[in-house]
Amino acid sequence: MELADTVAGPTIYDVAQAAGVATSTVSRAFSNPGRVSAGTREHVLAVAAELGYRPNPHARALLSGRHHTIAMVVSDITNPHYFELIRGAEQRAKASEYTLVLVNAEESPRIEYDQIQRLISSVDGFVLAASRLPDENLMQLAAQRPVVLMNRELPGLASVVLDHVQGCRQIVEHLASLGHHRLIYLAGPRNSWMAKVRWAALRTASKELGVEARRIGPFTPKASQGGAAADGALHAGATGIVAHNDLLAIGVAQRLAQRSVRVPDDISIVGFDNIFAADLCTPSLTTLGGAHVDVGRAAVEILLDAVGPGRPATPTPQVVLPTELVIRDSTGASTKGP
Amino acid sequence: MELADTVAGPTIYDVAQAAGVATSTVSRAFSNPGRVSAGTREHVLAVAAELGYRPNPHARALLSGRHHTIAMVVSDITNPHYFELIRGAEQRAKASEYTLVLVNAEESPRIEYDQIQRLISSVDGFVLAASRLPDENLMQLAAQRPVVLMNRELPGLASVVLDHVQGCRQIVEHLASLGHHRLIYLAGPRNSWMAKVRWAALRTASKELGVEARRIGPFTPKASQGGAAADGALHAGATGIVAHNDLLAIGVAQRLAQRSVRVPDDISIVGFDNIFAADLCTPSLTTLGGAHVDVGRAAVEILLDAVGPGRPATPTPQVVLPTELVIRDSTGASTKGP
DNA sequence: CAATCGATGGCAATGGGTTGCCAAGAGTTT
DNA sequence: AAACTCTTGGCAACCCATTGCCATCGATTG
Repeated sequence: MELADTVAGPTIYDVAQAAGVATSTVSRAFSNPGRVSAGTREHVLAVAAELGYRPNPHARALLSGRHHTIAMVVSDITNPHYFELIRGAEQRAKASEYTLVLVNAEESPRIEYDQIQRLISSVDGFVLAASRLPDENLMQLAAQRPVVLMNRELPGLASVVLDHVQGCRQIVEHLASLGHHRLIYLAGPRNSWMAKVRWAALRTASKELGVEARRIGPFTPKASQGGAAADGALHAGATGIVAHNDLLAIGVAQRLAQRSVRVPDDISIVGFDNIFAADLCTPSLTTLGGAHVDVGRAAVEILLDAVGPGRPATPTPQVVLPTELVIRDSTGASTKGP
Repeated sequence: MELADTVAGPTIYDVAQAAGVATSTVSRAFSNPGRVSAGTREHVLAVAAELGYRPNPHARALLSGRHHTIAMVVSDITNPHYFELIRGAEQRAKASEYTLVLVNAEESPRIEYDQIQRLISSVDGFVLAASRLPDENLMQLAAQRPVVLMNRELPGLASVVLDHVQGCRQIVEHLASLGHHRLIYLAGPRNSWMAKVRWAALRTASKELGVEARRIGPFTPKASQGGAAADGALHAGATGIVAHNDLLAIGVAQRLAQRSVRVPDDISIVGFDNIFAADLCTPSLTTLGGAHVDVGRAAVEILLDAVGPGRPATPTPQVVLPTELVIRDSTGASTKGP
């Protein structure tokens, strides 16, 4: 090591010396005001301010074990939908002066696991967005650090999800009311909890409403995969397509346009997430949205509750936020009879 | 403090005891392989692996002053354009096993400044995306920690930007070749370096090409501001609109559609950033893009070079990456004569 | 006036890992 | 066999802040 490029700030010792007191007094002036007289405290703070002293968070963390830092792991940062989650999480963390570390798992359970292991001793807890890890890994992680899941549920772990059971029912009702009797779900990744839940909910709702529902996939939920998904859906002869997310739905719509299939005249499409672009594409996309910012915010809030001093009110709350079906131009009356 | 929720992992002392060596030997087995025999080293590593030992990065940082962490500050995380920067930055940081801390400044210099101050003793350096801070603050910060700017230049500081001079020239050439002689620039935020550069470049290019260029604004670069911007542009009688970014451009297009102004027949629109939605909106948006992922990546790379051991090759490189004008349906031949 | 008490400040250990310096042992040279 | 070098491992200080425990001092009380 040649020269430290980083300017080391004044330490508690410098302040103590300048103020003519012991280091412990300086420390207490900051963190335990009751233990030091008002006059001394004021004097110490004045000297500290003059020297530009800032407590070293690492030294503090070393002893206390709390880093005032949480990690957020997202399974795919390229999906605009996660932006909202990130935004909400960042906002909430900042409000409590917590530092938010962002990690992209690139849809790989392996990367997700490695990154978590790498951070486990540096952060107070984790929020995992659409984790692709198997249940066992999550439980094991939760035994070491507080964990809050977003868009995934697991008994015993805290989570925040949108109400997809209700939401999927709305989708099916919407399509059924338009005369669609053959739905197809373009499934998301195999290890996506969300994909399982959506399919189960769509299936149940379909059965109850007397609609035929099938599933194909899995598809990587990106616009680029829309081609294959669209062709599969056409081949299956469905008139109502429910895509795993908006990106996939947009890709499907593009492919259908290429093949001169009219949306919504020939086929209706529904997506999930209500991303920014859903309102801008042509035709604009009917999609199941929800307050994703609130999901991010709520997840961090629960986590802060768990990592903070004192026991949390509920150890592992499972929050379910409402969805809203945003009806746009990609869905319309079916022209094919049953 | 009642009970530590966090399970403390094994320390170097545990490993030393289990392996029957001194703590210093364990430390060196990891960080200074040359100083310990191959056999001992192997043995220590085996024992460490068995115990699941992971070095505590904070304890390490305490002595070395390097935290293996960098902070990325973005001026507005809601802008999809920054996603690409974030993605590139995250990717590059992860590749070098650096932790990336994400902070959203919410377009507020005040928040930006406070957050930086809060993090300054926890991170090795900063990448600032479209910083809204005044030059003096940036210089002052750079004196304390390595800093790399994205989408902003400042003499003496490292930076990565897209070549907007060239890009703006392309825009003007494109519009001029379509017969537009009256351009208007819908300016971005007052303290945005980018807005200054774009206007200067547009103006210069316009002068050289014999096109009239005017500017109105500033506008907050969001779709919601498109209404006011569009009305202003119409009032100014321009046939070519250059919006500060795609979001604003999309908002403008929506407003023009409302007012039954045809795009591109009556008015052409050009945006900046080539965000995901630019290709999906109607009409699709002509925009000045570029490899934003590479901007993020390059910025982090330069920063890592600066925070890492040894002197960086160039102390403050100023990287300029090429832009590309993506021509879509929002620009067309002017129907109005000069 | 002595005994007690509360308020205040200091000493020193602690947390986990790194590193300069010294010592012991192995191997080499004459 | 003695003197020497080289390799390897251990001791202890250090990074910075926190905190349990003790000492001191003035003030209150019997």
